[in-house]
Amino acid sequence: MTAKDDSAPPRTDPSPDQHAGCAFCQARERTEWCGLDRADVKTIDEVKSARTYMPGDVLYHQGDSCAGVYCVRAGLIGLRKLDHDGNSALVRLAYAGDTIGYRSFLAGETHHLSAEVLKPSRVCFIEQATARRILEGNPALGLRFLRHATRDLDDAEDKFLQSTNSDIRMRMAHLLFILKDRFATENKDGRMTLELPLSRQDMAAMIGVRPETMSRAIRKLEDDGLAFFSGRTVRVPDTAALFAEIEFEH
Amino acid sequence: MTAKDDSAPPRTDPSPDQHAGCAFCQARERTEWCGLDRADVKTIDEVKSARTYMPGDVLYHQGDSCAGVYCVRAGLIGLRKLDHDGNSALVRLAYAGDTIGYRSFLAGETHHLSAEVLKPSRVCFIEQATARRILEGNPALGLRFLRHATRDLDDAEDKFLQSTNSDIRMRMAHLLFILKDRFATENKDGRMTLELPLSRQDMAAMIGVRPETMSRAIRKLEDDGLAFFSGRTVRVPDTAALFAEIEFEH
DNA sequence: CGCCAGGTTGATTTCGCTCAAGCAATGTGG
DNA sequence: CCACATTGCTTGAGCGAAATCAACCTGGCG
Repeated sequence: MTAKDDSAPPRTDPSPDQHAGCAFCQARERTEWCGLDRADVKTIDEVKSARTYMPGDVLYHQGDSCAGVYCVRAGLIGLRKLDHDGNSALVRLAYAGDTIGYRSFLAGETHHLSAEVLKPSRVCFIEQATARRILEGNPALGLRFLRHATRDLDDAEDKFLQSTNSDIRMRMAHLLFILKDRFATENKDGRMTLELPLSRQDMAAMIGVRPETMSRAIRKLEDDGLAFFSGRTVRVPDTAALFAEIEFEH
Repeated sequence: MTAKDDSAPPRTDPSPDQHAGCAFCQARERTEWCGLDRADVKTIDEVKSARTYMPGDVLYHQGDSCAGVYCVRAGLIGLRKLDHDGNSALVRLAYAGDTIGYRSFLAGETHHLSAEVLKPSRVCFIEQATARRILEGNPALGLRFLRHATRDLDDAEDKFLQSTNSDIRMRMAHLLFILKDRFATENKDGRMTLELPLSRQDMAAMIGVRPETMSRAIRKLEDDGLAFFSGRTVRVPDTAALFAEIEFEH
């Protein structure tokens, strides 16, 4: 599935940045690439290809050989892993500023995950040789990636521990707690509204349960008046009450 | 792959101090530090402190501020995380050649895990300022750490998926499959003997179950003639049969 | 229109957790 | 050296939460 390629003229575009250059990238400050010198930025600008993707598009599939890394300029990408039943489970989300595919790139292996666009996104592709050259010339760049990776690792380990000693309601509350930072569309007094870009199945996968179980968990939260789900929007009348479900962790 | 890294008999101290220098380190080829130039190795040799630890010793506790990184020269270290009930769960193992504590070091945070010695070990400590200086001067060094971290991350994600769609017997078999590379003491025809440095509780934590459940799982494996546990040694009469329990994954 | 994927709901089962007791090995103080 | 506590492991009984199986509903789409 191809999306349009807008190199020159602006279009109706999720992220209205007319300029393809990294210098104009809104997200650059948030990326690992932020400390590069002018020459390196120029190099990247010359070789990278920027594209706009729509939900459902796939940047790469699990098992594909890795041709380079992707830098998310705007939008949202979901990283999935096929479980042995054939269906895929959402493992992690990548936001504007995140660079993805760098793991397989580093290891020189095929992709371990698939990358699927969840919200209209603008993504730059930096091909392998360039990425490697720049990476090797910039110690700080690698260190920023390293820091990012270690944070993800901590999260993953927490998630595992949590899955063994928290019940679903608690994990659900925790998930909403994580998501609220990115997807809260309103937030006044104690109330809050979330606009999640996730299907039920994806939410279920994120906390490691079956869709049916997710459905029931949602039902219970609604019965208790903690959160109301309608399609992909969630209304939380009392934020504090919902997050009181989460025991002391960290 | 040979399983034993220390050829010395177990009751004497793993290594007396004569050769503290990294130049003599058996594990150096396996560490991330392997590509350093002579000057950097010398720097490390001068500032590092090497020590021998015995099982039960703790390198650092979760919550301690991070003073530097530890490089495991020989032996085995267990990384634990306290869960909110107060007891600690084994999260990961660190072998000869591994450098630990680098995550908190990079993030400039307190340690997220505790590091406890499981087998007599020889560990070098490299204090923060030096580590940082060398790391910043060696792009390749950071990249090797990065590669290591991403591999750990993959493992962690697999572990999570596995915990949601494999039953305990399968996870158990998988654990033994992982451990056999390091702890198989004998391995002829189809038979195999493991000498695990882990308590039942630790094994239970590694696959995310309660000790009682682990006990029962072991019982079942024995009833089925797949593996026989006696103390910390495991006898496997038919390796292929045991690992047939593991469904096709990754 | 019929088809299909995603979602909800209900009935049933099963796996692993909790609680509780017993046991062996080790340690401690009298 | 023995009585006693402690810790790690095993086993049993019962329970409960989540998976499974199955039906049904909904909206989107060819």
